[in-house]
Amino acid sequence: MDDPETPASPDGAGAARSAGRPRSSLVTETILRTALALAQSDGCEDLTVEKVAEQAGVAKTTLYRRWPNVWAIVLDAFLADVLAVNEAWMTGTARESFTTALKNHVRIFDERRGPLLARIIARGHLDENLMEAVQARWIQPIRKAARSVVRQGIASGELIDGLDPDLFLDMLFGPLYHRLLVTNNRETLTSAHIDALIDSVFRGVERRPAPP
Amino acid sequence: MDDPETPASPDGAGAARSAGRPRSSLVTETILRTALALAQSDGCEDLTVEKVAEQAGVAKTTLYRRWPNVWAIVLDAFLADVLAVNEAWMTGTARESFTTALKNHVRIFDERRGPLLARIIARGHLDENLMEAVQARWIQPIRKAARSVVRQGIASGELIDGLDPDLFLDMLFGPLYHRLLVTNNRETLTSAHIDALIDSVFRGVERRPAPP
DNA sequence: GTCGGTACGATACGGTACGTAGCGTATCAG
DNA sequence: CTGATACGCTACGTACCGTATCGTACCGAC
Repeated sequence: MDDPETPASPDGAGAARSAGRPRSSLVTETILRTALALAQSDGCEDLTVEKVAEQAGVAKTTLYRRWPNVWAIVLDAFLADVLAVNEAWMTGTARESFTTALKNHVRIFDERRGPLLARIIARGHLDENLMEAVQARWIQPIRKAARSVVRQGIASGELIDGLDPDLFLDMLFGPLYHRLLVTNNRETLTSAHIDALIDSVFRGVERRPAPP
Repeated sequence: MDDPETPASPDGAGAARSAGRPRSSLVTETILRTALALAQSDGCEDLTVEKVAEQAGVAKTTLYRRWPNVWAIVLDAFLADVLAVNEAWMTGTARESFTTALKNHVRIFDERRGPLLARIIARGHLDENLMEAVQARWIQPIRKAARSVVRQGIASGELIDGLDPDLFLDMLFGPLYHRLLVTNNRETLTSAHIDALIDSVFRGVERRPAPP
């Protein structure tokens, strides 16, 4: 359980500086940069620890000291690259906030990052630990913030009472991930598409003025 | 392209009986049954051709004669098991049809088949050929039928004009696959959940009686 | 400066699954 | 019977896994 060798964080940063030679942050960054580049290039399905090590000019053992496998590396690299894209979307009404959030996701689902995120989630379904990390560091943080936006929208009267926040979020994000993961036509996602989606979804859950 | 060795169909059925010893349909069925059982049990992530061969009591080469890899086998086995579940759902109005279709999907996403479908789609994102097969034999056939239901609903006045069928289908199926693949909480899908989803979605796209 | 402790590079290892090939036997059509 | 194919069996080279070991490099403590 609490194995002292668990490579939870690639750098020793955060913990009290342990004795001995510290890990080189230069090496860490090189590995992350290389892993991201390889994961986004083609032939990425059979990405391997040894390829990353060779391409980064680093010993394979050095990778295993920091991460348990390649996809843990790729997840770190992906999140570092993408988290900034989805900042500060909770602005104004629920409708405005989710319009921003979904358009951020369209940018995240571009031809470089979209297929990579799809492969990361796909790998998650074959690797329990990776799935947990994806949930904890990508999916659930967004959902948690989004739920509070929904509750606020209900409280303010923008959204109807009795709306199930989780169902509502599925109706917003589901159609996006559906194209990324299921129908596999991510490239059809556009800003105009988001506007139409928001219109249709909100038409079903927005409070309507009481008939006179 | 037209490689005569392409193992498109496990049995020689359909083509004119080629000379030589015919493939044993008993062997084919045994392989499919074994593959489905192994793929639905745990430890299925590292399912392998050799395990299926051993468990089925069949030579590894026999599998490679019929399929290019394990997941092609699993897809065949899965579809044979599941296609019957989603028959005859196009009945009556669009609302009725999609209520049936989505509830069928809840049954398909049960604890046996749901995780397997998730893994098949996940593998598809790591294997182009598998993804094409999944699209051609599972996703797109349903979508094609569903689009015609939407168009009929628009024509009959049940659904508003200008509704984008693809967007609408994403709003219906997206939330389901979202729980299966993204939030990874397939077990929360229930019949009541579908009713609420249908209500919310249709509330946004159903034609409303013109105000007097 | 010395010394324990850790990181790093390099190399080697056993293990597993891949996909293919060769062989002998079994089963079909003509 | 002959030709053709399926099937089981065995063996092979390749790739990557994850681990271990060794010598060197860099750190803090004394």
